[in-house]
Amino acid sequence: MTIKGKATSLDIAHMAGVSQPTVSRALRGSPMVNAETRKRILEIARQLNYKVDKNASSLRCQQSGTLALLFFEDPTPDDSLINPFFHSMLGSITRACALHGHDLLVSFQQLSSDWHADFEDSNKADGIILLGYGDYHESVERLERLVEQGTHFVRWGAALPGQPGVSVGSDNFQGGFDITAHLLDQGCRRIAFLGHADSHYPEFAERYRGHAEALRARGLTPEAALQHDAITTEDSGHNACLALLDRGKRFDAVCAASDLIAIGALRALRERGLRVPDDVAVTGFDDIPLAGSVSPALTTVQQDTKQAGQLLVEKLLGLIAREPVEGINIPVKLVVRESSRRQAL
Amino acid sequence: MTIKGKATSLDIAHMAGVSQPTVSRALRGSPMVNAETRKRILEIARQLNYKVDKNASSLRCQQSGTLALLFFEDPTPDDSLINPFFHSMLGSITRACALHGHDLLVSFQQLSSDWHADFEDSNKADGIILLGYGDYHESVERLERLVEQGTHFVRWGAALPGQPGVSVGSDNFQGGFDITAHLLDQGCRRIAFLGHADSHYPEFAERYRGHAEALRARGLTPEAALQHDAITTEDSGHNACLALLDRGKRFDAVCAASDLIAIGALRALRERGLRVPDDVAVTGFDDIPLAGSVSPALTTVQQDTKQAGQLLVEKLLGLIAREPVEGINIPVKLVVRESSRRQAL
DNA sequence: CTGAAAGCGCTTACAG
DNA sequence: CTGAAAGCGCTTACAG
Repeated sequence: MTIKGKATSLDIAHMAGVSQPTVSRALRGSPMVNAETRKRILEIARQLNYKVDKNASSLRCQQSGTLALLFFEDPTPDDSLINPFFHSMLGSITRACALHGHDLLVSFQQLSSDWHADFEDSNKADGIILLGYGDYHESVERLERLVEQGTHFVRWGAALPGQPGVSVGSDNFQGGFDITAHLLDQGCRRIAFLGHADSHYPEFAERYRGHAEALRARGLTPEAALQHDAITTEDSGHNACLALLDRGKRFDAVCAASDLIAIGALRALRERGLRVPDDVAVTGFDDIPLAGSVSPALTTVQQDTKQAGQLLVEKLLGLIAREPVEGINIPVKLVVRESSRRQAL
Repeated sequence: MTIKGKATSLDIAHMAGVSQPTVSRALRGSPMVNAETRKRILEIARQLNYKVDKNASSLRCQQSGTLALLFFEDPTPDDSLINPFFHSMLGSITRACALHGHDLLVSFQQLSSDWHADFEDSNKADGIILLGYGDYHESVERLERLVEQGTHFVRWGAALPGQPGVSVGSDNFQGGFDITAHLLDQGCRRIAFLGHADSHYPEFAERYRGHAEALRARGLTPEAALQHDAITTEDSGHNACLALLDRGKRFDAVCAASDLIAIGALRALRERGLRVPDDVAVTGFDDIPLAGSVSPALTTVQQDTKQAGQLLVEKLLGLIAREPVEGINIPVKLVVRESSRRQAL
């Protein structure tokens, strides 16, 4: 019994001596199909290695069972070095999708270019997950457009009031607070902060806010001169740290807004002959795999990527199901390693 | 002018005062449409933010413009630590897909479970890319089944004669040869090889073959006692190195079949108080980002992931277009770092 | 250059 | 419990 091309439900219907809709019902487990008939149909389907045509069923049902992940990456347009933090997010998002019986389309986007957010408009995906750093001010307008169009999407980022759409993020404020408190506990008093601290980078800004709050809680005053902008790349961290050193301001710790920035700072400090943690303690944020392997191993704030991926997918599915959905900030965890361990003064 | 739900080509046809097929033609840039008419249609489509329904067009055309990436991962079933090497592959595959106007479905699979290779059967994808290590003998049968079913697929791995399907891989033999020759140049004479060297792991086996060939080219004889099985994880490398040390065989270099194995070996050697590279030189294979950051930085063989991703996608598209397609082994590059640099004896 | 017609393979009311 | 009918939104011969 050979059939040219792939088998369709009609082929199965003929072979089973029933109508095509009955095949469809049996395959989707409808209760209103005779048990005998169902068994016969399933057996034939198995033999023919039949799979429901997703294009046809998606067209008919007007939903695809697919989510799209849009990965924004500006610093590294061409080569394949993505922020390692996002890799673990990707892993957990994929797994969460599988768990919920959805497929995942993955697409890398330049922040600058027009977003190919037409995955949903073209019915290729039921909703979109946005992932990636970049200047928030440059994307907020496009986010608002997505909301206007009624596109279903969630984004990874700081979940703050007044933002368009639903955001899932880490509790960046708490992370910034905890790691700064830790540095203070180690006896550090003049702590430099590497990373943007303004509304262009809300996640970093929250980390800075936590940082400043921890200082104030100990009666210290955050100094603008001890902060230097940086984005999440090793080079940016390297440059920022050098710039701060050249500024002549003394500091006994670097609180970096991300692990990559911290790793760049480690390199800068080494180049200038400063010992870590003895001369300058260093901390990061993210807990990428590298953090534990660099020397000295990096104290950092661990983001719960596993829960993050799960929540992103679940919130998005909620949105698609037209349930009320709120953003959320996920708790973080301080991970202390050598880069910040020193004798209390 | 509001339309309930999303606009369709019929809506546009009404508004433009033409028939629906004409809209379809104009949108796909068919030459047999009046320039004026086309302009009007495109303008309306833009205003309505119209996007062709992919389900409908895929159903009609019987192809989806989508490829599926199946990621196999046995060692790390649950947590999100994927072999970093595959991350860069993912990056380059995604980019290559975008370049060719295709979307990419990504799916993680347990090696043990039944493959969800039904992406193609369900017409969700036109073809499949298989990526991931594991026992070749356990997967070959399933690969043969894919070939039988006429599924379009390419896999990353050793491209050797007699294998089912089309493989794209690195020139593992040359890599194993080059890095061993380098160790010999550094004065090493008793080189341990960590990694499976049999047909269960064809890529490793090829690396070993190159390794052995380089020894013979210098008049040395490969010794079975200096080889120890290991899979691509740090733990496995760590254990294999300890086992070899416990075996009492002396060696002055470790030629690891992958960077992760080498990093595990570095840890084992450190634990036993052996200095790298002075007591034992160590080399890896892959050139994952970590390789340059561990201490001492790891000498390794760089695989060209960028070209790899491109070739995987292009070969797969060739297969889909029913062109004749051959497997290929991509040239590799030796990257020398501290872990193997020593005074010639 | 354009329209009327058919059909891709499903799912889901609607009858019975 | 089952079948006949309609329709999801496209694309592509087929006429004109």
